[in-house]
Amino acid sequence: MKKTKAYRSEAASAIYETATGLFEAGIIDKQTMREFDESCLTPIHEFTPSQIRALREREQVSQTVFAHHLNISKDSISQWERGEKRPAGPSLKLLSLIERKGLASIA
Amino acid sequence: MKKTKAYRSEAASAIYETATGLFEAGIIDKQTMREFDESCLTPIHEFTPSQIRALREREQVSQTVFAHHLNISKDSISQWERGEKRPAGPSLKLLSLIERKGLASIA
DNA sequence: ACACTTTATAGCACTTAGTACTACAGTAAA
DNA sequence: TTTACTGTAGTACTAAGTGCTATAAAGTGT
Repeated sequence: MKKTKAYRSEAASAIYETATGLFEAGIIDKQTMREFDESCLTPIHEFTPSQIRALREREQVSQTVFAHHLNISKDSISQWERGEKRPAGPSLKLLSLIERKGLASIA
Repeated sequence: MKKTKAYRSEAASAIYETATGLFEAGIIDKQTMREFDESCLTPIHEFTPSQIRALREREQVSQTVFAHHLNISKDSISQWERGEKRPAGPSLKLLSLIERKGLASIA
């Protein structure tokens, strides 16, 4: 935890540096520090088939183009939207990013 | 392709809007337009085990924290770095994003 | 010295996501 | 009419990703 990382907002950055300081001063432990790190990540949740479709339609793209953005096959997108299969780990991360920041953010 | 999307640079945005105009005017076809869209995506390539480890170490995080960022298990990161398994579709997309824009960009 | 935590490797067995392919159908446009 | 884009639906396969346990090195604190 030596390097100061880049944060989106000034506030988040300031809070993080304060926490880092508290850690270095021994006031909070490594465990708490890691939990703090994790709390900074975009929250990830499951997506229903309709939510996935709504997300894609919000971005105005076809299943094929959406698939290209996720680096996945078009068949998979179709399967997600029909509830035949459900997106897993890394796919959920990408969907969450798109939901919060838009398709362009992972372009 | 009705909505104007957000682009990182002014230049890219301008070029894109010009292309959109050409498409709407019927000068370039939908196929060309989609290929243009795809050319805007971050290039994705395979990663060797050492490249993955180097990438993680560049970001100064443990396998566990790295795993949290990718929404994947720590075991998988270890397997990638030892060449026991290789990251697939969506995982490669995330690794490419980290490589080009840093860990914070997918936080 | 001691215990404790973090870090990472290594093996195992298992589940299922993701792929690739085909065929089919509705819509729109040339 | 024909061509292209879109999405559904079926099949079958591969291997990614999970979860578990055990092990060990290195650092931390007491």
